[in-house]
Amino acid sequence: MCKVVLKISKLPKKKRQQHLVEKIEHNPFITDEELMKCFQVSIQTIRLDRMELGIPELRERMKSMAEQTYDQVRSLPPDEIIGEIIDLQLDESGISIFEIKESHVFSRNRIARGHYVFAQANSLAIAVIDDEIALTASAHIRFVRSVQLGEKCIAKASVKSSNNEQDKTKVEVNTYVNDELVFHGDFVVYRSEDNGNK
Amino acid sequence: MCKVVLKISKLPKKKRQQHLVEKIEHNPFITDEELMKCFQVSIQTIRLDRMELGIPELRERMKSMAEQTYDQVRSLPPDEIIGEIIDLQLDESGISIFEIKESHVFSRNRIARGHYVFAQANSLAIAVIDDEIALTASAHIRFVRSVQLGEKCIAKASVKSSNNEQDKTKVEVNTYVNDELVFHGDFVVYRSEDNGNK
DNA sequence: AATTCTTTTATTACCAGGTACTAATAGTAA
DNA sequence: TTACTATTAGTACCTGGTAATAAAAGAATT
Repeated sequence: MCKVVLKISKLPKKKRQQHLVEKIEHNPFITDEELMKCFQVSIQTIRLDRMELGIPELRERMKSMAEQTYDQVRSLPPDEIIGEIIDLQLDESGISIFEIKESHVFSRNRIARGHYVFAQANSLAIAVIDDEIALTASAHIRFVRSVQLGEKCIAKASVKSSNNEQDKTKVEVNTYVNDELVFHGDFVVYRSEDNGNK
Repeated sequence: MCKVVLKISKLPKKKRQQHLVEKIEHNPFITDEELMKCFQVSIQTIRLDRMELGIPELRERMKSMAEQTYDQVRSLPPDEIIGEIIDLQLDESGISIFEIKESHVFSRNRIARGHYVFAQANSLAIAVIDDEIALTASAHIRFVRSVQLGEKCIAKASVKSSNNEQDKTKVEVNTYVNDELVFHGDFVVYRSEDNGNK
């Protein structure tokens, strides 16, 4: 938890406060009691330090982090599909929308990082396959033009008949911003009944 | 906060518990006391309900939400490169490491979502280009085998001589888990001095 | 009507992780 | 010695609970 530091002489106030900031930054879930043991000072000293540094108590720290998550969850399901699927005909076609936010762009030029555009298309290609589990096998993709901050990407997927091979399906995804093509991808997706671990 | 419901007769237990779940889902920051006022029952009833439904107390709810945020921040800097670059020879080669965490996999089978593996490769392909700004133009990718939760992906990029065209560079990326190839990608990357907005 | 069972409420003791305030003590500089 | 800063100690109080026990209210069954 807290590195055992041989502490012949206690740190001076300023140093301690510096380290305190770092410690809490590094592990926001630390209690005053744990901090007190780290620095070998009384709990009051820790609290005085927090006061001076304007660091809120553990519960307040957790609360504000939780609020962050909550806001994020509301706006962008972090774990699931990238982009919001607004239409889905299984094994036929699908449409998803994904708006490029601050966190998706290079800060220097506000152009979307390629992998977000890819992720939207990839998620959609997987979602459109009507199978217990589907995995991307390969893809051929082209970034037709760069996507800017604030633009809404509309990805349209259509499943191409899985001709010869039974377990592989071709899915074509085109992504548009205002009817202008920005991304094209040809995906080959595995569909496997047996949970397909290779 | 809590809709004022005319409450001639109190809800039966089952209904109340149903509504309780919804209420907490809709606003995880609600206290038992607020809930008690919503349902016009005693605070003990609310707590019995929470127990039966397996809903943890407010502070625990906040804590686990906060942990989510924190884990996300740690594992996936939303803004930056995906994967940690550990070696980089500009315009020549690069290596990055990326460990597959809970948030990167399908929950059903713990297989990594393709776009994370792609994102690592894509980030590396961009990073290896020694230019003010580089963008992925197109890519041909193959997911050789699925990557499991916990596995460490080592992506190796090598820049292929940008032969004919000045502004496009080919970058080959191979990703390995324990020396086993899991992903291959041929990227074509734009390098543009003039900040290349098309 | 009496009995049993479920549901609800009340009460009390206790907990973590604090805030807020007062006071005492230690160490150091003028 | 005095003055000042830094630290420690102690107490009361807070929120939002858990845990456990008991009593009361309501409904269903015999």
